Amino acid sequence: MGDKFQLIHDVSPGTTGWTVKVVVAEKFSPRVAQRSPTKYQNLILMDSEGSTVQATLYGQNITAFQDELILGKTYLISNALVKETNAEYKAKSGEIQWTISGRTRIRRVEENNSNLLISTYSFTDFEDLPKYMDSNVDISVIGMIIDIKPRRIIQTRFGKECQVQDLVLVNKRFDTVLLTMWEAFVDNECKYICQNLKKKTCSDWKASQSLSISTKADSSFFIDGEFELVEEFKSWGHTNSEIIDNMISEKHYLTSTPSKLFSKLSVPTDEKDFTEIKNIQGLKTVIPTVASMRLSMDEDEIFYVKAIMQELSPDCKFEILFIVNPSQIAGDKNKGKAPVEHIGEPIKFLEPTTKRSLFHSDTDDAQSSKKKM
DNA sequence: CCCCCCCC
Repeated sequence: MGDKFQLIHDVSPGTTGWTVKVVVAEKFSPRVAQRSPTKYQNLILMDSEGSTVQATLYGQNITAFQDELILGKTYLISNALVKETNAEYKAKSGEIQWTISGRTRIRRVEENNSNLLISTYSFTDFEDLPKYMDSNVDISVIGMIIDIKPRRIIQTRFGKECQVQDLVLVNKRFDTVLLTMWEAFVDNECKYICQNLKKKTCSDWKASQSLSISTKADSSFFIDGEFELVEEFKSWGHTNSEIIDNMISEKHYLTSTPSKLFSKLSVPTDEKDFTEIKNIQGLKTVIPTVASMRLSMDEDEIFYVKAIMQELSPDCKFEILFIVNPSQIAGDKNKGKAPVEHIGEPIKFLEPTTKRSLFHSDTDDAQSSKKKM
């Protein structure tokens, strides 16, 4: 972002002739005010130094500007109404707020500032999540979505019905955490994520190398061939459809790096370390634990496995977490269904260490009956 | 001109 423009801090109430180059860092859904019929929408704008300001759109301007202020895109803005924030809300909204109206001049700049956006996030490790249980601290996490559960309706303690949908996130260290989307997030973000997972994975399959799976007489299970290790997933920090879309189009969504280490994989049958599972071809195999990688097979299936590096051996053990069938995902017949078919053991989640469970497993019922909701 | 909560 250049510097011939002003920065957010340079603009105060009464400042004239200013232009600030900003990225739309956050875009909240439009809402109706609690005590009036006023419709409003808040945005967070960020300048080249990472400073932010809250900008608000009211009434008709919300729809008028909806295509002009896109999350993650860069704009030159001038002539917004600049005001001091109501003392009551300063803590939340900052000292200064901008109101964007028909008089505001907005020009789109073709610049990619997603790295700037991302650099301003501070991500909490999955393993540190228990520290924030039952607190109202806002935290950010980063992970790759590896599974989307079917949406479901739950009843709250007060009898209210809510739709929720769980996503499984995996981080770089292959820890998983369950992220539950509530209500509007199911209709908006989840739906969008589903669509883009489809898009993304479909193009991946074409690029993927082939693998073959075979069983030997001694019933060792072999996965043989080239594959890619999901090593680096750069950032998207925001559960917002537009930014996710941006990231995907910039190939930040999932970067795979071929790994020489694992040009050939084998899964020895050592009963005590494994659980027996059946894959969708009916082949029985056994599965271990630890780090995860994504294996692409052929046009028909993608195996998601967990791998364990073994000391003193070039071979890796694998757990097949689930198998994705692209043709099912690509077709419309599975609309609304989870895109991933689980086989064998479900993914194991980190055990909660304190207070209420952020994590889920099939066996945490004792835990959840105690938690206060 | 708004205050973004909460909830299996």
